[in-house]
Amino acid sequence: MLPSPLPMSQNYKDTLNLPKTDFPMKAGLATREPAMLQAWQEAGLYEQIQKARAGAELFVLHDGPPFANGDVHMGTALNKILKDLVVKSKTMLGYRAPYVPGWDCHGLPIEYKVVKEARHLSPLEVRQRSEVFARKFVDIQREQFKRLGVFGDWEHPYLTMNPSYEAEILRAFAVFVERGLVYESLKPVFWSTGAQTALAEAEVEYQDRQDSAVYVKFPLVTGALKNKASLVIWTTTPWTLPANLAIAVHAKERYVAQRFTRGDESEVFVLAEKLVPQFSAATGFVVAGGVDPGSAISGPGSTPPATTTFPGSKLEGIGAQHPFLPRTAIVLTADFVTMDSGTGAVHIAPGHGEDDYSLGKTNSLPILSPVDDHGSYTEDVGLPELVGKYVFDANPDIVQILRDRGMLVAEETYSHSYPYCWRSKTPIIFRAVEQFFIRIDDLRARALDAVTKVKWLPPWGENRIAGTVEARPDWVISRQRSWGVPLPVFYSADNEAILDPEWIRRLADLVAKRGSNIWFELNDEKLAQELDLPKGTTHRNDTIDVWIDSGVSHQAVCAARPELRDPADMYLEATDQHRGWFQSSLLTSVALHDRAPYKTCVTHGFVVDVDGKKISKSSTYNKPMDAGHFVSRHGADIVRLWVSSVHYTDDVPFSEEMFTRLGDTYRRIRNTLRILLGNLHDDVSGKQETRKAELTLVDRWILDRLQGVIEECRAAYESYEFHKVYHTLNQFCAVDLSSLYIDITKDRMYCDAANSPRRRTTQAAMREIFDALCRLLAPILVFTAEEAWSYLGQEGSVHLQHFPEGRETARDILVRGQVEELLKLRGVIGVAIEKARQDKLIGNALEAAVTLHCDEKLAAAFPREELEEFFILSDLKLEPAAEPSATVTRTTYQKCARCWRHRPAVGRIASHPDLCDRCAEVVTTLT
RNA sequence: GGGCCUGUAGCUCAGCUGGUUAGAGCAUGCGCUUGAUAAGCGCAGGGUCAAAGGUUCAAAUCCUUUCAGGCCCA
Repeated sequence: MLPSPLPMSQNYKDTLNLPKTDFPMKAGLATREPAMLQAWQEAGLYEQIQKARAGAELFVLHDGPPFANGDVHMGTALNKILKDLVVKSKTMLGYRAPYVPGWDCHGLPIEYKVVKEARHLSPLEVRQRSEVFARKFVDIQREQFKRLGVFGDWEHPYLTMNPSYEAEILRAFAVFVERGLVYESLKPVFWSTGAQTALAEAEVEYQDRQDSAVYVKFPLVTGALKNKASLVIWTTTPWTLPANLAIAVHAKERYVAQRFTRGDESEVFVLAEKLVPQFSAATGFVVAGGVDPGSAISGPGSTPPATTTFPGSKLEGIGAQHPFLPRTAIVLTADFVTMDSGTGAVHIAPGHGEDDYSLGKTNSLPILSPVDDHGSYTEDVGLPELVGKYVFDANPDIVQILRDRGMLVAEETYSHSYPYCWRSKTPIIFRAVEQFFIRIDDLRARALDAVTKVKWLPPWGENRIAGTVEARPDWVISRQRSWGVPLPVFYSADNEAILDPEWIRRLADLVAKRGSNIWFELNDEKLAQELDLPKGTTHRNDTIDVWIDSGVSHQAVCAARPELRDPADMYLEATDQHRGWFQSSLLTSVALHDRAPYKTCVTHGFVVDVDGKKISKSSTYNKPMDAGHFVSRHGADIVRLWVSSVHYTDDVPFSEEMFTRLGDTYRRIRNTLRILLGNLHDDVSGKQETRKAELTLVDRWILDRLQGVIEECRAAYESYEFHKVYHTLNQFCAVDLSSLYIDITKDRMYCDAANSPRRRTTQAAMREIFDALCRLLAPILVFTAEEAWSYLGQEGSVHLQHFPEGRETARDILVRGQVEELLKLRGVIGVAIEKARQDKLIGNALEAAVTLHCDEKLAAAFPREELEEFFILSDLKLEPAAEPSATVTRTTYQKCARCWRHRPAVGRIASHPDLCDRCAEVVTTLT
């Protein structure tokens, strides 16, 4: 070989068609994305998209409003991005898919924060500050959602505190009233006697406290043990005994009727078997030995079984004499009775406890709560000497009364943590106050029926919501809070509650005009004037449960906005919303329209860490996880890629490692787009050369594969299985394109004459692939797809486009099968070459001479040149054989200085002795 | 404690109505390339399908129990 003045490779490098593109390898998402957002905003992209789909079939995904409180964390981001994937993919499938985001603005969490900052605010002041607070976080979250690449009508979101929205809540309420669904009843709530107000759980703090705990006798007055034994209860709140109406036992636990003695005393007590030792220790009463002969329990008329113990269920329905009031308590069974403390017989005062209340309710007991706002006994207490006494001061009196009447088994001092009002620092009581309810029994059957007409994704969602609807008690809709929509109940001059649909509608009209603050601003007289109500009509400051707020959004948003529709096509929320928004929306919609407000209901899981543990409980992620943190670190497209990659109906795993992996995947996809662009740099119009040239094997194969990919992705998008899109596209980029198609066609792309038909048809294929890839990726990699799209000189945004359609004519089952076979042989060759490499026989695979033993028919189906190209080899020989195998030696051909393949022609061409025939020809034409 | 759900390689996912040695991508290791180069290509290792019972000729796949985890109740 002759020495050359310049390095040869340098010479020929300039004659190659190397890939060329400005599309950067490095994404720089953190800086590029905001610029793109800016451009979209200026171009009014969301409006453009809506316009472009003006006549198309409508698809409404109705946004469940997040609470306007705090920053967007990964869970919120997951939800919002999933919604955006739905909206964007529906848009690209050809639907008009408007997205109106919303926020839930009322409610305790905001009110609580506001009140914590500044105490002693009037309700109106609380409301004003709460509104400021909510608006602030609406703005913060809005920016954070936009930053995630979520498209929507961000300038016109729905806020549950907007006067028009509040008016719709009231109008819906009027219908509930009209249909007889609303009623008033007593219900115990946390009550601060110091602040004379109901408290929410968040406003309760716990302090250690010592109380008198008492063991009290309730002589049995019916059943087999009538007048022979007493049921013994244990309580730490003796002051609630005047409100006692029942005793609860556990149906399945064993109880004993047992004679106990303490000194001279001897009595038969009934209590839980397991708690006898504890009882004896606390009271001094010890088992007298032997069971009282008449103690066995049974129903009337039957023979008592000769057992010493019996299940609690045997006690059910028996009457027990109240220790100091002329009243009989009934024995009931309840699951909440535990064997942790006491006697296994629980004193029940439906007016003074949550469990007591619900047990009383199911057994039709009255709700007795003889305590006023200040925590003093009212006349209903039944003990004249105690009327007006503060309940905590009355404890010793009650104990004394019990002792006087011989009903006190024992008294002890008991230390426990007890709820206190966070504001007045006074101990809290449970006290029944008037509340308003929605009668669920009137809705239940219809709601359950509506559930069956909805498509639930995943399917078990139906089971779950049906379960919660079946089990749920009546809906308490009144709240003794300030930050909410006023509960439109009026009171007559003689303090009678008035629920009048007409009045409520008048109020709604007024609220629509002037906001709901008027309820708090106007005094009774003025409000009555405004609404044209009878003189003397008054109103109070209760508000409506915020679940009603968001629960009527189908009415206040979907039905109200012209671009939307009620029922919506889809609701999509986390699984906790089966009990939350899915249910509240369902119930209000059934009340209003007798149908569900959604056609499809999709749920996703919660974000959990690597161990599948809740993030907040995890050791690795004990800090709150702002989405912003990951957006600024990795870019929104990576966060979106994360959302698309996981199976969201389960709990969604999240870890630092995943984001690193995702970054790798992202780079692979990005580089694939980049090399395609690089290979298309001289394919300016895509039309300048004939496309009639025969497509080669790999082209036909990759186009066939592309059709498959298109169909898989379309189907996956249609069924909301985004992780299938992710895996399909990832696989396509990494395997089919990068390691096969692009690698195989590298030689022709770089070394063929620029306008060789073979190269041009490859470019046509690549253009088609690139185009399809951008579109299919667009819903997920919103920014990257747009960026890539712009590099091909396409008109408009990729987000205005449709998904590619599968081309039937590009299908090629024959080639698909052939390539499958060839890929198996490729594997055989790969192993052989790897071995040759390890034996230092060759370095580069192009230095190999491969003899492939394989099926004759397959070999005969293709020209050898095409097989050499497919396997990316310089020198291939074929030998027939039943079992495929390959042997490798070093090729005897010389290396072409231009294409680096070792070819027989190298050295034989006089004008270009260092080139192969193909390269010589190309170089000749160039000069 | 109850209802609903989940548990396949280090990570994310495939494995249809039970049927040969459980798959993919990424990551890891070892090479090749330096004309996609803070890139690309090849090869290799890696799973007792959470655990234990059971049904069956045959189970990751069906049943039971246990364990771990999640949501909602209590």
